[in-house]
Amino acid sequence: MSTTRDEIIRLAEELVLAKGFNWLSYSDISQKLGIKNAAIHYHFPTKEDLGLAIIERDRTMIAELMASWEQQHTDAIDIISELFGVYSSILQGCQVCLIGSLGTDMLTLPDAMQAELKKLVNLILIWLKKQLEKGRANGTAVFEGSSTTHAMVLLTNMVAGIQIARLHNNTKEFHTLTTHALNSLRPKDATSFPSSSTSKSIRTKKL
Amino acid sequence: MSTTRDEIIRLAEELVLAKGFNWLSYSDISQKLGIKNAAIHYHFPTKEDLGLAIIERDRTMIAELMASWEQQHTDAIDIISELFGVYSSILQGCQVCLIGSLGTDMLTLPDAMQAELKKLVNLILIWLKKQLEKGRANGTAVFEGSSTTHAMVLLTNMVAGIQIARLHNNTKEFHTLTTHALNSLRPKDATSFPSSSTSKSIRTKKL
DNA sequence: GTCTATATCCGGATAGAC
DNA sequence: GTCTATCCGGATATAGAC
Repeated sequence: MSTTRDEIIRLAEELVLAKGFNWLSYSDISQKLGIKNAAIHYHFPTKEDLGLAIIERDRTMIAELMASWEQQHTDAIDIISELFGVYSSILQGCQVCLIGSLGTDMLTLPDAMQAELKKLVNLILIWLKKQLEKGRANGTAVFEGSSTTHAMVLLTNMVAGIQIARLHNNTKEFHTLTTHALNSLRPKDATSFPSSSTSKSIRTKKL
Repeated sequence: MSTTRDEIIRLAEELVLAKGFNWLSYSDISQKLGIKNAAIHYHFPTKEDLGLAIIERDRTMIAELMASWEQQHTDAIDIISELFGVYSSILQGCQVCLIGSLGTDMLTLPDAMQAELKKLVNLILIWLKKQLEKGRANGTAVFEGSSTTHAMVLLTNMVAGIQIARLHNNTKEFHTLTTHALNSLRPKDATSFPSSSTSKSIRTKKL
């Protein structure tokens, strides 16, 4: 019901991805929403409550997206490319991802937030691992080593890639990195490199 | 001369790597150093001055290390492994690297600090690129694509790998990741995988 | 559910004595 | 070069009226 609550979470997340959780202030939110500080405290008594809501919302949204991608694609590279697209759109908003943002501030976060963050990381890692294994099974992905390790490789490419590309104010740098990561996964057939779904168009959907 | 100044920078960096620049306070430093708040302001009038000193010190130290590594090794994998070792020791102190720490808070930093941070990133990227190209030339490293892109791959592995491994409180996870990255670079001779310098011992030197 | 008002605390920073 | 004392702003959070 109360769309105010949702608006608060949405805006708060935006600010966290841009400037970090410890920089986020109740005043930032209330001013942009045209409400007062105390109104936020009604919905989220403490900042920890707000932080938890942000992570949980993020996890719910990404889980839904992942499920839909699995229905739309069979090629592992196409599926993983969708996740890269989400990161790409975050970068275009001059933000970094929630994992990176909260990850560096981790030791300053309440225990409950740390636990939620771990859940988010594991959701993505396990999903990536699953896609890699499916791809290896159906011949749409080729990689050395364990799927667990390669999932970490892909995740670190995204998490830090977005941080460094934002620093350089260079979205192309991120695109080159992710394209390389996907090409490395691509089976080397006779129909060589510039294959079907190499450079996907940039997504506009926000994570 | 004044060792106080150096102590301040050292401790401040320690706190930044652990908890982020915006969390760092003059009180944190002064208490642990047994001095007063105003004493720090004498050496570093503003927090920006202190932040700049931290980044510059980091850049100087890493540049010195890089130069010495190049003298000690000819094998590209051995050289890059040294850098991984530095990151490994940071992780063991339950910290993340300066690039990741300041990278996520970038938009909250003064312009001068952003510029210094970019210099640090480029120092490492260019150095990695150089080692990769030397390795490709002398046959000690094999990789697909451009050296620029692969340097980014290695850097993102380090920067985000340390963040995620700290979150999981699992240094082995980082070690697995970096070992995989080095193995991917290794030329596939007849003398197959478990070759000479695969898993280097963990370094104790702090970055 | 949102407001006004206020409490409390802590941040960075400065002035001037020593 | 370090101290004491102080200023000012902004942060989270609470109480109670509407």
